[in-house]
Amino acid sequence: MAARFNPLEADAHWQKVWEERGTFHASDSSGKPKAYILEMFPYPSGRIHMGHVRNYTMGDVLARFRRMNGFEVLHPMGWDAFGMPAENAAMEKKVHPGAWTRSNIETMKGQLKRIGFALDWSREIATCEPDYYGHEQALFLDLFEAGLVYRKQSEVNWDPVDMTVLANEQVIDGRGWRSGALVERRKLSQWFLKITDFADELLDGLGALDQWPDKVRLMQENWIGKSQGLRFRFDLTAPVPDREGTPLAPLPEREGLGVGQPEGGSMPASGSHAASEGGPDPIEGPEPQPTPGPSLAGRGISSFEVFTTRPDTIFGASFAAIAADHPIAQALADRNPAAGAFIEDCKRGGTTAAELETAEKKGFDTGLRVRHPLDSACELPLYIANFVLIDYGTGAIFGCPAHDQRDLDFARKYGLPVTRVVAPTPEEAADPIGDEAYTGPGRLVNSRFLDGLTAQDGIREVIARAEADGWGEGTTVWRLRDWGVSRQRYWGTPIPIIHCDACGAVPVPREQLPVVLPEDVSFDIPGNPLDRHPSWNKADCPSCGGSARRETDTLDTFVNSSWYFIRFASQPADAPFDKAAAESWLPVDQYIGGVEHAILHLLYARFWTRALNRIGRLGVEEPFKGLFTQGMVTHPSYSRKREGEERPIYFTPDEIARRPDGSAYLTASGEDVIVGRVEKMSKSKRNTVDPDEIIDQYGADAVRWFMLSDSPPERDLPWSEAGIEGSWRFVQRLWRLASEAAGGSHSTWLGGDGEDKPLARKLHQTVAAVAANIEALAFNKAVANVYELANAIEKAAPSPTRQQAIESLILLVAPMVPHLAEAAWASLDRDGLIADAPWPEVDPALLIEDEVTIAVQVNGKLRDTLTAAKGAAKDDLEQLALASDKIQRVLEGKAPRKVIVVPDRLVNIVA
RNA sequence: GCGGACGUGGCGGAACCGGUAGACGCCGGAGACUUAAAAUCUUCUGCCCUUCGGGGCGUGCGGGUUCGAGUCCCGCCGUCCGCACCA
Repeated sequence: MAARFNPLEADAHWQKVWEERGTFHASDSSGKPKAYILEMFPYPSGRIHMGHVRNYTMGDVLARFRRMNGFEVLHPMGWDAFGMPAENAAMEKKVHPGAWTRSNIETMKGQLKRIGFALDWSREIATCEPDYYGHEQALFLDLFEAGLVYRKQSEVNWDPVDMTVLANEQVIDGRGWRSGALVERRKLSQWFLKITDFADELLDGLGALDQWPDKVRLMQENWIGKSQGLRFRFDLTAPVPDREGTPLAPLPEREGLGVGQPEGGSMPASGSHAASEGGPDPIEGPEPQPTPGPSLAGRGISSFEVFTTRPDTIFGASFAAIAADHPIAQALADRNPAAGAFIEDCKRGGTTAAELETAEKKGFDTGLRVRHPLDSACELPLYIANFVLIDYGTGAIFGCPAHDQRDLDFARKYGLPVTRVVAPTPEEAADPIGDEAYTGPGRLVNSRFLDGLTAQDGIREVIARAEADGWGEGTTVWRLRDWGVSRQRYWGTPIPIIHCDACGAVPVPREQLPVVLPEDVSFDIPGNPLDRHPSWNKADCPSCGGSARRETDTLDTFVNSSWYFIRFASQPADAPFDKAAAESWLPVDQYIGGVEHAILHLLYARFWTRALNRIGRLGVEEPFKGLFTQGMVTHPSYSRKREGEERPIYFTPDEIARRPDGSAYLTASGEDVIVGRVEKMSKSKRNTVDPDEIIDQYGADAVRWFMLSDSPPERDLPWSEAGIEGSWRFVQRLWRLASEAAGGSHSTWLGGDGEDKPLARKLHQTVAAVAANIEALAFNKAVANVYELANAIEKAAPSPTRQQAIESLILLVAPMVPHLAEAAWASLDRDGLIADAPWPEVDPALLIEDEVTIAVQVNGKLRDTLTAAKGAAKDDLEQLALASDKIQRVLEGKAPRKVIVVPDRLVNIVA
């Protein structure tokens, strides 16, 4: 056995052995209990980074550990291969997005293989290939047929220079991130998935996900945002003339805003269904929403609806307010320039965090009045207000200044009355409201028939009365919006729809799937190349056979990642998945990835799974039984900022040398640089460390070990040269221990005789502790356990126990440093691969110590320790403690007033 | 603003259910081996005082509960994350 472990040889050798033997191929039919371990698949951006290494190492340890414990493990890998960076690369580097993506995949796959992950590469998926996205199109049509897909007008951020839609993150200070052009709001007809139909079950389902971090569950809960309350109608004292000759402004939400026409007070809202380009669109929104015809136009609006979670405070109302985009506001703008100007002003307001923080509450008094629903003699002024959101509830509110801070700020500014209607105690019923709205508990006051009720009872009472009298109803409002999946992009899954002037939007017939992206596209001109493709976008209407246009929007990349875990579990050629095969693996037992996906990806995947379940395609409700969100790999950044330079220049770690005092300078010039804070590795800060270079230098096992060491996996891991050096040293230490146990040095242990009981205890305790810690994903603790055992073995005298301990130690580290473990296993002349070896058994008898150290305290302060047999009687411990010289000295002859004995732990003498 | 997490040596962190705070690793000191260096091994390493027996202090700050608090309760301070005018 070589004196030093040589990872360059060993890594490649064992990786080849695993591959040749198909060691990590998951069998659907082995009969063993199944475990599905999954890490979030990477976007093929170019190269693997340390964050990937950390993420996949954690999953790998768990996967290998489960295998050793007798599970049939599915541990697959693939590529989230559609997305904008490929198009950006196409524009910048003049390469086809497909070529760029596929070449990145090749590179990254090679990198992953060098780290020795126990992956079943036979199930590899790339979402950009037709054999994946074709099935996605089929699933889209399934949802379409089930009525879970619809089309509606929606606002997007439009970059007029790049002629493309921008995500919110790509709009910086109102300008496109790439072009710098002022972004416009445009309405486009787009496809939506009815995730709001699942809002209730997505919320309820969170309760059963007890192996998810509370943080993520809470974030999803807030995102779904369920609010219960009262939706009710305000009647205007005089109707507002409607916008002339035109339908009311299209509404962003499928639920109308409850704007009433004069004769039909309860008529549904005006529609958002401006027919899509050219012809009738047979695909209705969830609620058919008739557009007011010419006959209705001009007759005016006589009422509107508001939503409140606090109907109990209704007698505290002192004004009503509507959003700037509300139909009434729009109608007023037509005839009142001041109103129009105010609305424009509202729209100009920034949307950044800082601006909202300081944004002043502003309103425009429309001069209109609404009748209080419970007191027709009471009239309230109607404002257009900048803090009312058109997207939430009904886009209109009633203002109760005494018990809502925003309303209070608003009322103070415009001199509106502030009436307390909730008081913590009866004595405080007449107390005036200061600068802070009262939102605490109490009973209702100044509220006529509600007086004396709690808020809860008041809410119930007002809703009951509204429903009985027909002016409102109890309702639930969600923050969650339907999922808009249309992207005006090339590099995505084509939406399998054909638009026909005569028949509307018609699904592509199943036998014509996949709708394959054309390869002959160019990115020389801005805009979506599918739109200007000479032939691809033309098709025959599947319904009438006439000439028609293919949908040129593609699906949001989050659709790709919403079902890839199902395709991993089962991948027939002719269907997205086989139901029974998929169900045999799902749900994923442990899913590991970054917390940045806590909301969107995980919510969409949950929705998609539930949608498939509802339509009978899959008998699984939740895709991920266990979820773990790991921390980032961080590193200090180094920068220099000279006088007059606008932004700092960053340097890579290898351009830098550190001084003992922690300061840093450029190796080349000696110039001082600023040591930045330890933060996420990123290209822009140039504080990345390339895994390949590290593996070249230290081998895969040292990198893996470092990824698991020290930092708890959910926290950030600071990369350090010293850390990887330490891991390298430990790998070599393990190798030396293994060498001692290997054939060549048998004499070392044969010289000893008898059993080393303390070492045996330590061994069995460690086996149990490492297993428990891996199980809990507490890898840093498992690593510490291993160190302790290694220390104990090194100190122990030669004995058969020591030999046994070394062999077990190799098994314990096999999931973490698999190459070294295989090499050591082979040198021990053991049959087969350690990857297939069982986890060492634990003798429960050896987990218990027979002697314990007892702390002896006087008045809670540690004064002595003593050794006693485990389970010693309380009286004996007390006698032993009092017999101690040290204790007697501290007591100075005083008699103890009281003695507390905790068996096997401590004795505390109260003097 | 709302919600959440966290705060322990020079550093990463450990500490079961309230019971010896600082496991394990890193950095650092001293020593061994070596012509020398690297590697390796031994050993020390929370802070302060010490007559080297030991003593005092110590888990962000201030209180409290308890025989006993890093852990529980109340009030502050700070850092980080998420959401953000959500009626």
